[in-house]
Amino acid sequence: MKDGPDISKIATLIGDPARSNMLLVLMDGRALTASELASAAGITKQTASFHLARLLDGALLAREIQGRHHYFRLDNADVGHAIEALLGIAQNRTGKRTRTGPKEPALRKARICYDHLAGELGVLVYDRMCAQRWLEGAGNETFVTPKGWVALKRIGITKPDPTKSRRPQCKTCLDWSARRHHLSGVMGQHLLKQFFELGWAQRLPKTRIIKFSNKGEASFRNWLN
Amino acid sequence: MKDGPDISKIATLIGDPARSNMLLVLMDGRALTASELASAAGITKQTASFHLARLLDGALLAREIQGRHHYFRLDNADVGHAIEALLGIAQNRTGKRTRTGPKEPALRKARICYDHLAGELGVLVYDRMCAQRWLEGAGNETFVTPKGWVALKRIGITKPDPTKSRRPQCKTCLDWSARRHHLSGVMGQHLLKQFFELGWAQRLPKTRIIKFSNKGEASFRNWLN
DNA sequence: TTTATGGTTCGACTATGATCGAACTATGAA
DNA sequence: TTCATAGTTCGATCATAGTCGAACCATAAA
Repeated sequence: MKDGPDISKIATLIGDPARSNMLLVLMDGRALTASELASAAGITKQTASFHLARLLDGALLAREIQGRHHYFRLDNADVGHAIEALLGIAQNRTGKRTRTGPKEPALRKARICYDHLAGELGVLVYDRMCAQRWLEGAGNETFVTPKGWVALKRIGITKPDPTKSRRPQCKTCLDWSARRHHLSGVMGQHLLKQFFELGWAQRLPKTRIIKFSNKGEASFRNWLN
Repeated sequence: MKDGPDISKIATLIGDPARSNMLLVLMDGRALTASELASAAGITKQTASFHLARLLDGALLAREIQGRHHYFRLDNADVGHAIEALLGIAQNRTGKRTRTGPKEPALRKARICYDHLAGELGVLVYDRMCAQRWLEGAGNETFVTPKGWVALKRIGITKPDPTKSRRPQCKTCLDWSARRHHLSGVMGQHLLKQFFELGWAQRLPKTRIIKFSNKGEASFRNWLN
């Protein structure tokens, strides 16, 4: 009677079509920007912002601000669990079964995350670079070591003039599908661009999938040892 | 985009405070009447009827009409599962833990279901009466056998004048907590009344719990062999 | 039959909340 | 600095949906 568990408030949050569409898109674990979510839900930026604020307030989503991009993801596993339970009722009602898209594994392996590499291979880059002391520090205070610059030069990335920009070159970004961090920021952007220019990988149109060729992935893994 | 899984419709159904209150009350598995649900949710009969129709349409509730009483219960386990998942988010948000009431086991053992005995002991009555051929038939076509009337007479229930009423004396009622049928209808009502008059059991005030005394339960089980 | 009660339907009122145009803020690039 | 873009805030509009009074239907008891 009084307040109790606010089940109705949470259900109301999920109940709006625009919001449920956003949540469903996020069900695969990705973190998407507000604009991406807006187009996924078929609404304007303003409306999306309105809804995202409510979802944040209700602790259904978490926001990670990286530059001018605001990434939204499901706040915790409980949220995903509840949505799956609701999906269970819905599919029981229609008799249909959910079929997971065939592109899902490819997305988890390598995908573009705004401008850098995410997924298993993205996490691999970060792990290997840290393990070999090419990177030091953590979070937004991550720097490339001299040893790292040597390695980067091998694939054509040169150390920029330190007088031009004092901004940190590296940032880390939590990778939902792997639950670990990968490299983003300017360095992440440069790395991905270089993978493309080296012909190691290309982006599949209309999706976020990054497809490494067999030869490209071999060179990629070789570079990281 | 088009229709997809109607997760938002289902969430909207749960999202209304009146409806979520009803659903929460039904979470223990009982089947309650529209009026009981109305008072539980703090709304009028008309409003409750409006909401219950929507919950029926959405297949969240099932209705079983017995006489002028309409009993509502959760339609299937998936519904309960989804509500529990939503409760999980809600309690995580406030940091509180749900504590299952201590009255829960007592409710499952024996409770009043409108006017007759439900719960484990209610199911036991029906099972034993069927097993000993005191009852024949099923559903709303259940009748007391001659052998049954002998047994009933032992606890003071006599066969009514068959000319007075041609209505079936017995009905069965699905017991949610046990997932099996128990005896309702006029016979169920008479039986429970007799249990009270014999001093075997009494009703705990303010709850639906029926408390059998140790001696009463022994006599009860003895009567049923 | 009459009377009482449980439940639904109808109609009108009301409030909440979703939506978008427009203006504003913040970050990044040149 | 200026320009472009991502995101939020404000304000006004509009529709949906919850609410209850009143009337109606169905069942049961007397």
